[in-house]
Amino acid sequence: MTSTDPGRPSPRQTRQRAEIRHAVEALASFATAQEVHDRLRHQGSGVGLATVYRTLQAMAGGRELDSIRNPDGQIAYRTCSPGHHHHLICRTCGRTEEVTVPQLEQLVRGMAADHGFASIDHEVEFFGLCTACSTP
Amino acid sequence: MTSTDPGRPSPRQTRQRAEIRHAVEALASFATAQEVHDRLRHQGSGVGLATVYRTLQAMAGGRELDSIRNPDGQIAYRTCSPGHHHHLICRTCGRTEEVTVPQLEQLVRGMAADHGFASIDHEVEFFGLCTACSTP
DNA sequence: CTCGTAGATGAGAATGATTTTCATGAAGAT
DNA sequence: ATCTTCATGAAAATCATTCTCATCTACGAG
Repeated sequence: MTSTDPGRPSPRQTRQRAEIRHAVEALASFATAQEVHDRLRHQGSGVGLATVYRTLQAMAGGRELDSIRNPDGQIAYRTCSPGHHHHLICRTCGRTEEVTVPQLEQLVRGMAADHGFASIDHEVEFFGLCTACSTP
Repeated sequence: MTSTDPGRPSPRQTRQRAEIRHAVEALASFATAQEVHDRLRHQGSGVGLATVYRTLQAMAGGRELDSIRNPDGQIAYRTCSPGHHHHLICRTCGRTEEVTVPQLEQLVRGMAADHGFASIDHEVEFFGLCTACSTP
């Protein structure tokens, strides 16, 4: 053990990690580990599925990615800007937009306090229809 | 085909359906199909797991129950009052409270409109710590 | 530059929740 | 009482995700 900082697991730089990072950054919307894996395979990469799962999970843990659960219960990832925000996701085309709703945060805190709840964790994602998909 | 109303699948009244309904109604908080099944088994019921899954799903579809996805990704059910509302769930003891936040609805509609989104579906659940669990 | 080692990878097995299959049982109408 | 149809249960099938473990490799020490 040469590291002096016990809090950092030291992420090692590998080819597959770079490939995965690239693939996710190229995505316009949230994608599951399976989808990222498929994309990489089609591009000729031989990255293993387990590695994709591990890497995405690690990146989400390190806050490099945001992870949400889609309506089917699967975990989907996406690069996103830092700071607290939520997402508007089109349930038809998958288009995603980041939204910041300061009032929402206040509202949630107040409501929680009224009911004696603390440390509220709200991973709020909104699924709906974007303009393009709602106007036939 | 004797039915004149094609929109109703006609739910048949059975012993196991009644048992399941009872079990869910007795719950203080959200419970997964597995948990409901365990509870029934301990009570001496011989209801099958598949039946519990099917029945809970059907009841949720018929709006007799609310279903959410817990942080582990499993589907949990609970009886609840009619009308639109959200839940405050203690991540330690599982205690659940229904909350109505009219301002939230307005906020969401407004935010969605600003971004050109419609038909926003927000199944917002808040996980936090209730009073009992946050004060040691 | 060469080693050594801890961490990373990949193939496939394992897990675990949920769904499906299919033969049998029982509601509810006639 | 009978018949048709939906419901049930046990077990198999799915499917996403995680784990195992043998092998590989990034990268710091020498």
